[in-house]
Amino acid sequence: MPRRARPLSIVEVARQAKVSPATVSRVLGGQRKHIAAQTRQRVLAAAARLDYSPNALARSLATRRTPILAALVHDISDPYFGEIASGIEAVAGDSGHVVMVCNWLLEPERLLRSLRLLRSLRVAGVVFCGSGIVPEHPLGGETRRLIDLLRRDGARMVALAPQPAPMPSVMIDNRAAAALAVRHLVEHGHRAIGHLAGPRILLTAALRHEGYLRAMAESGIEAAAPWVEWAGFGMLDGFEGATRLLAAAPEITAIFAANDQLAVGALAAAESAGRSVPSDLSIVGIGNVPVLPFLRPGLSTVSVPTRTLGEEAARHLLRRRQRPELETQETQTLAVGLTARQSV
Amino acid sequence: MPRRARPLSIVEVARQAKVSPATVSRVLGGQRKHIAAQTRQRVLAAAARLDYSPNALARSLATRRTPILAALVHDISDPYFGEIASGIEAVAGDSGHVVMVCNWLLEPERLLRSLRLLRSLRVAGVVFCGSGIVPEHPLGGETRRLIDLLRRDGARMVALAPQPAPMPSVMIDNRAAAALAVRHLVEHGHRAIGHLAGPRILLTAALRHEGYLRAMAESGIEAAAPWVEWAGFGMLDGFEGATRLLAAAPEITAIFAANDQLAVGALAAAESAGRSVPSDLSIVGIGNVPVLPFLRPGLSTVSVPTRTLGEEAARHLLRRRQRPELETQETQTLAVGLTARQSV
DNA sequence: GGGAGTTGTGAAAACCTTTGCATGAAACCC
DNA sequence: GGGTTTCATGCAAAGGTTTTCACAACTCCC
Repeated sequence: MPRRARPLSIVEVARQAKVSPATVSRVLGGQRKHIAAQTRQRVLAAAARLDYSPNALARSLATRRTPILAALVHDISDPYFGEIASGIEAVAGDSGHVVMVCNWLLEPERLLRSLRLLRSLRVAGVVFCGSGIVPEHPLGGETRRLIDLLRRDGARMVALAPQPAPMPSVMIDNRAAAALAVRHLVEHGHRAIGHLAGPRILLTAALRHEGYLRAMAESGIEAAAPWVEWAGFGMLDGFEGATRLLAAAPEITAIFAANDQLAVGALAAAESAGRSVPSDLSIVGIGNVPVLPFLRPGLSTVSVPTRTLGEEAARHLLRRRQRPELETQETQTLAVGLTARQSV
Repeated sequence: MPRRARPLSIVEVARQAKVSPATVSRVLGGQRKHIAAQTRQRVLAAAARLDYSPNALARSLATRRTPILAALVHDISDPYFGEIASGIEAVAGDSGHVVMVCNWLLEPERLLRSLRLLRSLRVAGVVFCGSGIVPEHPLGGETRRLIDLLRRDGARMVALAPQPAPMPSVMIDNRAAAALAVRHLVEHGHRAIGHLAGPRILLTAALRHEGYLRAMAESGIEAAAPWVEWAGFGMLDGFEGATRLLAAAPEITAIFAANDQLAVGALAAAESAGRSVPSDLSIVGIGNVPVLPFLRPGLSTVSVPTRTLGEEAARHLLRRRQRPELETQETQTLAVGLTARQSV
């Protein structure tokens, strides 16, 4: 079994600087310890001369803290998660942390695999970016168990979407977001409003569906069964789902899509079905991913502060890292707003 | 300084299974060693009972190999990189590796910071997903130096786009891709073809610009200076750049955008400028990001096998991990093709 | 039935840092 | 000028694995 080349260690630097390894560690560790200015110089010079790079693994082993944060996402190629990851990365990077992205593609086995790996790596914290699976899923129990183990081992965690296990969160109110979208459509005179729902396996999808039902009821509209079409969360899912929906319930005059990808797909489907947006059909999504304003017509949506979500999550993790006594079950709810464009 | 909770170690498992830690390591390490079936059972049972999770840090320290791959990207919220990252993740995950995503946002300082961190983490390999900065940049030298150090320390690396330092690569031919786009426009009767170029700091942008110039020359067209507009790589850059381009050179009948984001922005800009696509203006980009077919009109583009690029990169890294004698400067070139939709 | 392999296990050394304790020197106080 | 802080540094013990070496117990072969 081949070994990697061997970078030099702290003792080499110590030898060159004519001090003990402990001293080198103190200088490089940056802690304001009592170090003679001249010694510090010698150490710094030796380290620079040798291009020494401290071994983060050994350091983590000794200190029991890693500079690693993890972001669990449904699909990193989805710009919604891209924005979130970007936000996390930005604040994590500024404080010397690195972020690991784990894609689980809505396959719970992959999620479990990632969780096990993260545990074994003793990551400092993990951000659950997308919502977890519904508790009824056969693997729901194992997921919960792993999350608990992770916590027991000292990993901080924060959720940006509903999870099957309790944990601190920075979140939007999914039901309210859905209701906001529906009310916007109602205000524009729509009654027959279809819902292109997300994957059944996800909690978010269920909540948004609930929000839709509730808002419809509150507006005194009885949502017919064929008005709801369950799909995935991708653009193609949106295209196909909307096509089915428009065929099954041609009477609908508006579609509330559970996320923006679905809405983008629906927009294309509407055109293909010969219904022009917004005159023949209105569409509204959730998320406000960057592409929406560049579409024609521009897609209206419930805007989610994705970037802020990511930044806050990272800040949350780092804050508690320094002061674990903050270990409360705090829940931060971020406001959403309706961004109206031409599609409604 | 607070410490994280203490997960149990291998010696606890050893005690419970009444064997030595070495034996536990042998059982869990999975290497086909001579282990009595009954001993293996005892160890496995104890590990399961205690929910033992081996410490990957300690393991990496001892073996001098980490299960970590890194992906350096311009911007993870750009779906082009999202796809690549997704491909890397898929094959890395299947072989027990985890991938770290580092966003450098075209700020070389961030790139350097990430490289230093990766070195210190002794990552097994790094994928340079986006192109590097042009060598003339003031930080170009330091970048090269860090890449060399990384290699000296045993990290494998592979580039998916041109880099200032030599390394194995899995790449498309950027000049050829650009030429393909231009020729496609020429074949459709265009002569006055504008170029919406990428960020000046990037090698890819320079190569694609070169490809544009060469293809124009080969088609016997003299590209006027105002036909080229330098921008960033985002959709908004595309919108603004195309707006400027159309104002400065209203005679152009087609735009070759250096990437799809620019093309998407250009599409919106064309509409805003009252030029309908494709009748008044043709547009073609590079990349084939997932959203293109859902736009109206669908955007034509030079399709890049992003997903495959990511997968191949990861495979490349893992292959060389097992057999370092393959340490050749191999260069793999992937074919691109033109995907015609309605925009040209 | 004695040597040669094979198999199963443990002790101990490495991997590279950090950090608590100890020590010695210098500075300070009355 | 002796006692008390403060400063600067070294020693050695973690931290949790893997792996080499050694050893003992079998099996096998003629």
